[in-house]
Amino acid sequence: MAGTKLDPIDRRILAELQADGRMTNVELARRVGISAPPCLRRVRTLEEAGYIRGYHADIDPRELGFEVQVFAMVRLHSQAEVDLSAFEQRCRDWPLVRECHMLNGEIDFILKCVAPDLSTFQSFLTEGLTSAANVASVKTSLVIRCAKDEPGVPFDVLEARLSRTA
Amino acid sequence: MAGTKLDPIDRRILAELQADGRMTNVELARRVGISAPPCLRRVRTLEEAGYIRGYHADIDPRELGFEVQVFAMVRLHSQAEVDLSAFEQRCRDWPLVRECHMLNGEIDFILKCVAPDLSTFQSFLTEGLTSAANVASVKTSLVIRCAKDEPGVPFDVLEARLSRTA
DNA sequence: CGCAGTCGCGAAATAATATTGCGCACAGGC
DNA sequence: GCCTGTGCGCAATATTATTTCGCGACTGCG
Repeated sequence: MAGTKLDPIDRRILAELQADGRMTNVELARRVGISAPPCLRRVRTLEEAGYIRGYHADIDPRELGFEVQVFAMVRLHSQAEVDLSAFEQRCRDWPLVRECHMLNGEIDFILKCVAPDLSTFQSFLTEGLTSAANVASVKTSLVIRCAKDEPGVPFDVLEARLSRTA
Repeated sequence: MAGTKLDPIDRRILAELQADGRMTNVELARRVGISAPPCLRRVRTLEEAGYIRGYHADIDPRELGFEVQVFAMVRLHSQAEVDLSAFEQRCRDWPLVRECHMLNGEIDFILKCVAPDLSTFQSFLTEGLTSAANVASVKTSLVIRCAKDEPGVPFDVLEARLSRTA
């Protein structure tokens, strides 16, 4: 099973850093029950192994004047790999698009977008997204409110699975 | 306009910490062009003012054995506030649900879910989500791949807007 | 068994960073 | 022009990060 290469301390470290990425190494070491040097070594190893992709401050878009958040469901004409990649690259170039996930089923892509106001988003939608090559249809839904926004992985589920196997 | 209470240095700090939340204060101060003590004071102020909600390690779910990521589009029978809130609370209690956004339009909620494998997700879908009170329909789409996953806010867009106004 | 190799820990020392206290400079109001 | 509030930088101190080193536990093999 995946995640088995990690021992319980490693998983604990990941869980703690997911919850608070700016925790000092001393505090982290205290929480996971080892001393600081091996704790730091483990963190570095986890970073280099790709378990930790990075650290980010969680900034509220609305506080910064990005009042509008939108999910856009996109359908393309062609699903040839070359065309999929081209669309993905265009999404990477649009700053208002924060996430771009390719899906199975009817919808080819779902995009999470932000914008300062509705008219900015409308401009992007009409002049950018909808008019982009290969785009067949775009359905958008405004986010009214966000009830939950947890990062990453539910470590409690992971631990439960592992203890069941062990 | 929102975000106006922040001066260019504050916005720069937010941008840097969004990109790398574990940057040392010394390095951050160097990048934004002030000395360390006032830089730290600004960070603390931004945290307390709610511009920074927290810091999180960005952990790859797949590396930890969460192979399945799903977007679930949920429609409810009743959109009365009490029923919306009840559904949101249920989402908060489901660890596999990482995000829950209320939308306008046909779909009432979109959920971002993770699971170790498809059967775990199916169980959650049938026994949890679909059979929950007030849920009218659930459409799910598996994430094939993720082309972009940027956190938070596009600061370049923000700066462009502010310079246009100024 | 017993022995060598490997691995990870922790203590101690050192380097770097965070944090506090204080004095100075600038801007706006009177 | 003076006074006050705001925010800076410098210097000192506390805390943390990082390296180095040696020890003990486990494992695989003779």
